Amino acid sequence: MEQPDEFKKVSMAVIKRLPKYHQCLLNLLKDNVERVSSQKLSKILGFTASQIRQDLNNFGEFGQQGYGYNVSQLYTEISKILGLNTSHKMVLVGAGNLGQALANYTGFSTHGFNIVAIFDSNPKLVGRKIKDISIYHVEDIEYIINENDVDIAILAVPQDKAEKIAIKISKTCIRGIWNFTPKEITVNSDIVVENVHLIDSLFTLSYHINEGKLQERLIKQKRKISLTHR
Amino acid sequence: MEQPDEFKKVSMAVIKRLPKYHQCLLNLLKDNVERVSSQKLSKILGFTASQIRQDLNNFGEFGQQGYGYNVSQLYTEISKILGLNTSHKMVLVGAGNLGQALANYTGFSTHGFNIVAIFDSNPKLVGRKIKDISIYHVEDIEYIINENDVDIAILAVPQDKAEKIAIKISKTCIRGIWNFTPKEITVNSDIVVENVHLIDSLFTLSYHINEGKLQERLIKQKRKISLTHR
DNA sequence: ATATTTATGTTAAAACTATCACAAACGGGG
DNA sequence: CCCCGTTTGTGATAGTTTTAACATAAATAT
Repeated sequence: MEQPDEFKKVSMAVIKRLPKYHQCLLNLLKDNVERVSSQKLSKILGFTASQIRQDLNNFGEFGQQGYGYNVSQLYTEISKILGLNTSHKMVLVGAGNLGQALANYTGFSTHGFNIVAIFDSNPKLVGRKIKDISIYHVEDIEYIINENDVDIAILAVPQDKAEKIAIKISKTCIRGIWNFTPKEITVNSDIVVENVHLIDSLFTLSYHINEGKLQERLIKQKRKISLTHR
Repeated sequence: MEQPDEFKKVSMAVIKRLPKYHQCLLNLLKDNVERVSSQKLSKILGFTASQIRQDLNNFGEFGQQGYGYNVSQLYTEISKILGLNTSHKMVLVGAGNLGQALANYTGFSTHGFNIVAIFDSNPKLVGRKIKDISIYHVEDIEYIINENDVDIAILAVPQDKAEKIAIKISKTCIRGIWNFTPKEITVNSDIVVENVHLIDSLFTLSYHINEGKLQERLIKQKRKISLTHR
């Protein structure tokens, strides 16, 4: 069960913070800041300085006592950790509303994530282009992914088609699926799935809005005498 | 520091799982399943049965020994907890690509979240409609929000405009902001902010894809002798 | 009726995360 | 060259979340 120290798994909590460090360091870099302490990062990010030091130490000793961290160096390191030093080829599956919005969004390509092909089952869309990227029919997806050595598939299809396409994709060289469908995707292979469940996010917001009213209800609830069913 | 038991705060981890319970129970309801045990839910959701029982117990005693949970009743309870028993009025700020995609998406309205107005600063868009919802100029936003008793503002504007609009909005009757801009939003009042940071999500995916290669790098890194700066 | 099975709510333990605290190391000024 | 202030990396500590275990109670079978 015990793993050698060097392979100690980095916790999910840490991983989720990495993009924040990346973003923050990029901003500092743009402002020509040369060095930064965990203290300063703490102020900007709202995490404790201690946590920042521990987070970074999961990946190496990037800092220096009495000096702090070199912004440029740390930025480079975190970029490497996140796999941002190499560019990534993506395909977009589903050219509906959401799909089109994602295709039109340029923010990803500035970080080296480029959509190289779009797929849809609607014959009216096939053959068209969005931002110079051709839309192909889904039946060609396996071939095109393998041929172009694509990394990531963005899933923006209707819910009921998600499973079928995920299975198709899992037989290609794809490494990760960025899933925008509400469906929970399970692929047997070692493909990574990252979910963007908008409804969950909206419901969480709704919960917090509702929280005040809830408190009153809770008290009553807890005092309630359990009733027999039927 | 100690709070009375009844007001014990529900942890974020639990809250994030509530939408999953909601979704799952809706599916069971559709399949006319009358009762369900934590065991069965565990199979479907992939959480442990123990966790499910503990999660639900944060809000009340909804189950019955030897019987389990009544699907319909539990669904209703969780809906109430999430604030889904009443409908919510939303405004969409920003009718760009992402904004249009969100406006066209019908999934929210089936859960009682309705967009009642759209705002943009582009005069070419103002006056048009998306799915029968009018696009107004942003300068009218405060008036329209208050007049219509709007709950939630969806922020889908360019990054640099996010802060300004957030401040505007915070002076209205709005209760929550659903933030799709990469910017971290801070409003002083008791408005709830829920972030959808797509780039973070993509980077997390990239991290996991990159994880294998990283392991090798890590070992070297840890053995590296620290060098002096400059 | 009664026994057996099912399955909850809850307490206790384990696992995981975040924070604290400090020795060790470096930079910079005299 | 040495001292002093700074700031890291890390081991100890505190806090949170998850999992396990079980007493208790209802449902079902006999």
